[in-house]
Amino acid sequence: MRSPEELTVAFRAAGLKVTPQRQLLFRLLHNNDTHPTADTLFTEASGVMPGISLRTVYQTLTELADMGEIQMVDVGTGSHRFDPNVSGHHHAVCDTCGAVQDVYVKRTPEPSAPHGFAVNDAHIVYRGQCAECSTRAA
Amino acid sequence: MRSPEELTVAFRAAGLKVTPQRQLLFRLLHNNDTHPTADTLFTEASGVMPGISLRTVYQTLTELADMGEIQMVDVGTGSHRFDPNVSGHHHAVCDTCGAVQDVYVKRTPEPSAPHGFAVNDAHIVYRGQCAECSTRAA
DNA sequence: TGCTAATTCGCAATGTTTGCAAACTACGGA
DNA sequence: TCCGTAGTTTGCAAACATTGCGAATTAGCA
Repeated sequence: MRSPEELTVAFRAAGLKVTPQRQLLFRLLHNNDTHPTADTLFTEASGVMPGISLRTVYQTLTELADMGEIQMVDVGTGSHRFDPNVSGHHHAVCDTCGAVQDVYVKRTPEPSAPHGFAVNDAHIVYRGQCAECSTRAA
Repeated sequence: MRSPEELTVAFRAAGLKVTPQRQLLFRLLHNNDTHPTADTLFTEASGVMPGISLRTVYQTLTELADMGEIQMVDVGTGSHRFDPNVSGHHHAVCDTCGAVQDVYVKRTPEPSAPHGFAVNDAHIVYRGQCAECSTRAA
């Protein structure tokens, strides 16, 4: 996603207002590779801006996703993860600690079936143990 | 998953009882490649056995999954899909009609990052339009 | 500075899934 | 065949993530 400054311009250009709540979320998401949930962002935001509403967090995340600035990812952990990295990539989920990390693959395989299915997007979810949890368990 | 007859033996061997509700679900799942949700199975089961509880459907599905007879799949459509095909395969989800189909790929790509992540499982979800919806839209 | 459309916020509602307790039943043994 | 009991079923309430709605508030332009 673009920088908070660029998003400010983009929001205004789209007829959307730039509120303190939105600016805070822009900052919390910028260069964030932790794949936070809405609730995680809400908790972080609350630390800085007590009284911010979870509803506002969801609202802003939906807008950012609609604008293509962030990606809403479902890795099967119950709640959505939000990813400011919108380049084509995949994810690895640690079954022990729940952490989600970006994964790049050389080439996404073509599905050999079903015939006639027009693929728009392919997303791979790897499950296992992250480096830290592998080491700790050994 | 195994046949209803084999599951009957397996359940008894595991100290579990074979009830009419369970037998019905065994039959509804056998050779079922529609990737039903719990609610879909509940509706189908209710047509045959009025009064069956959604709770029982969930319970039995959980048991079958624990025994490795079915797979619980999350393709990001809100509710879990249940798949009696437990061989290594992937899924294609139609963004128009929501149908889920099995997909086989020649080789699942190795993740090039993150380093140290121990992969147990890789699941690819393809999104797009199924053959039927592609044709109808054209 | 004022207007007005956009936003925030709290709460209720949605949908999926699970916890719990009481009533019921499959099935191995007498 | 009948019984006892452990395992099941069921309905309901609760947990969890997310969305809808309406009243109060506010950003940003004229």
